Amino acid sequence: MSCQCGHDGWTGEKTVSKPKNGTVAAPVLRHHTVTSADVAREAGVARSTVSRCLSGDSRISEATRDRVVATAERLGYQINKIARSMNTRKSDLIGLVTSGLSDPFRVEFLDHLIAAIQQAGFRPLVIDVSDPALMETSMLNLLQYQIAGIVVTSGSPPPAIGQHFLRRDVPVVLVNRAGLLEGADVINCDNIAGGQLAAEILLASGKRRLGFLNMRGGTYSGNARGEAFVAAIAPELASGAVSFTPLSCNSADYDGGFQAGLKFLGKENAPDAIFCGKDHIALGLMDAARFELGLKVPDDLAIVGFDDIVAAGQRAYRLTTIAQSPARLAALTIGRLKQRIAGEVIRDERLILPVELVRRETV
Amino acid sequence: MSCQCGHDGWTGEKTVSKPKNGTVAAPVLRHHTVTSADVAREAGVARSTVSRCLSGDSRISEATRDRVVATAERLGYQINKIARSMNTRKSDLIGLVTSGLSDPFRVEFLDHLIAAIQQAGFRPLVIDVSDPALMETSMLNLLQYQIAGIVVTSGSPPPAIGQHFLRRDVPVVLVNRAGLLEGADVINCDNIAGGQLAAEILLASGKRRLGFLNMRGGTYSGNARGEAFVAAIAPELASGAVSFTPLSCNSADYDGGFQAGLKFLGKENAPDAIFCGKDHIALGLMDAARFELGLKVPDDLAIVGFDDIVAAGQRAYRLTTIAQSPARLAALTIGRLKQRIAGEVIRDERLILPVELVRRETV
DNA sequence: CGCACAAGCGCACACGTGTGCATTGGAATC
DNA sequence: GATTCCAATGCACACGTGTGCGCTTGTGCG
Repeated sequence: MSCQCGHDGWTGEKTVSKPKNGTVAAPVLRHHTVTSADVAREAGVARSTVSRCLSGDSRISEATRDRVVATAERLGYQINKIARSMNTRKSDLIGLVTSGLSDPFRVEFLDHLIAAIQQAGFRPLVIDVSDPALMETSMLNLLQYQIAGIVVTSGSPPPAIGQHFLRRDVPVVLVNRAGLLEGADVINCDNIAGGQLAAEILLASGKRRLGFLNMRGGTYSGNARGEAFVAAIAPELASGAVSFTPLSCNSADYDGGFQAGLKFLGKENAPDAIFCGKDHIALGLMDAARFELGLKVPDDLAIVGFDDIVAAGQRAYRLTTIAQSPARLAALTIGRLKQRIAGEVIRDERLILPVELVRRETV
Repeated sequence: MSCQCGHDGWTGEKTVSKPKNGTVAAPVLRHHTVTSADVAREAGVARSTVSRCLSGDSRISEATRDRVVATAERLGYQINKIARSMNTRKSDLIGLVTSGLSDPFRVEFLDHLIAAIQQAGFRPLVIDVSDPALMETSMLNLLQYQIAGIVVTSGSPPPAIGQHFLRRDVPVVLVNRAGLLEGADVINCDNIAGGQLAAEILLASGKRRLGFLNMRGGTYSGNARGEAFVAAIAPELASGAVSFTPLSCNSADYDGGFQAGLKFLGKENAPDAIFCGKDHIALGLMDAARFELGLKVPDDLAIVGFDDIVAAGQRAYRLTTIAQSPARLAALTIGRLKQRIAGEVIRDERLILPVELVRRETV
């Protein structure tokens, strides 16, 4: 429609193309993408030979291969991966299910993941599921692209959805999610150990009024961390050596932590040691405490975060936190996908990555 | 190879499928994706009718459409967009050229852009060009996916590359880049006005030793901001009322700014008012000044940033800065792409988005 | 010189969809 | 009741690539 001259003119030219002798016909430039047929004609071979040359088939002589490759280069040939996928019924796209880029740790993880995906010869196709109601639809829609695999970094996919991916041999990896999805690999950092480490360092600091701050309603990871924390302080709690208060904020970000600080701190018997479900919350809490309420950190209030995002190490915060490694998370994710895409049959696994206490200046 | 039972079994079943009478044959589940042919057979119509139903062709009766849609739903049919693209020679993918996710402003912009792309019915296909040498190859590789458009948010594409996209009617938008690409739309924030605003507020603050800090070698945006800054202070500079020092750091991020602070500040005659090419640098500079050198901000050192990233507004920084709107940038980008993809012929344009001074506490 | 064998190459089909055009069925008009 | 017309639907081709199978060409040996 937008191209009056394109295809018709060209096929016409093709079927009528008698003038094989004489000067080589000037390449028809008009709107037409160079296909393997063009390369074949130009190099004087069959189209199938072009395909085999470019895919490194061993049955092709080196001379022919060189000639074809050179011709392809000269014509600016770009293989049509859509057509290839049509044939092979698989693309080299990997679906990335996320929800926005406002969570700093997730961004760091995606940064590594995108690099790793590309490094492995695939391409990331991002879908945003900020609206949880659209999760199922969005994930299924990814199947429309014949994706090679899918990584879920946000949201809780409906468990039954896994079958659709299993049936099509599309591997699924859930990262830092609950492992409810049938047939999916699940990779988590060690939330349990993280909660314990946080408990240990806060108990050792001598604080007595402990708290755990996380988003209202919680998330899988956050809840796991909080439960481990509570379990770890259970003896001291039972003996009355310390008290514990669960705290919640309205959003899992800086502002959520900041508002929670204004709300819960500065009162009589307010907690003097708070473990936050994630660093971003901790930073907001810390700023509210220091700048709005005049509390000294860590003297009046000790804070432990989780994730070790870049900002946590900045001089303005120096947050003590539990570090998980986005690089290792990404490497493991893509490694797992590659195995399954290559056809290896491995059983679903629940992988746990170690975490590490990073001592800075907030405890 | 990984599917012994799949295709062969199914086509066999198809060619032999006599049993049209009697009970409806149980759907063959094995490894086989549901195609429009399956829906057609199940609904008792032709495949072309299925296609027309799902694409909203008006020539289809409502009764037929409802039946087909219901059947498709029941079978879990997902259209194969690869096959559709094969036919239409266009996909609904939009290439996003970026380099990592470590630049906070770019992340904010991408966040809005990805949402806008999805909202407009497209899908973002991300490529990372952290290695500038691979820029041309990577951009051309995007053509293999028959993308509908491309947005460049990082790097400097070789000018000649534009022709490849033009020839295939693939619109290109450059965001906050030099406008060197033939046939591309270019969208920039108003770097000139930004530089001027920074100059005005710093001059008005009474500081006398001005500086501009940016990454060594500079970037298109950074240089434009710096030049506008210098031009705006030219009169005072000429009259000797103020001095000016260009400063550079090794990386365009927090650490670059931090290291630059250690290097340039705290000395005799060090600048007492610095305009930074971007907020992220400014935050590092600010922390070095406050926490390492004991300078008071803004008393000993005034700082103006650029971008107004989220962190700049946090209580620990309260950075005075020049704000550009990632949301408007994204909206404009996708709007421009949509027009061109829809076939509208509009002339290349160089769009400038307004910036705004955000007064906080560092001047 | 004739034959066997192997390597290199081309033919033709398949992948799943959109769409121009022919065909069918029914309704309306004379 | 016959004819015309329109709406609804089916047929068949095209999109660009991968690949099994058969054909051609060249080489070595008897």
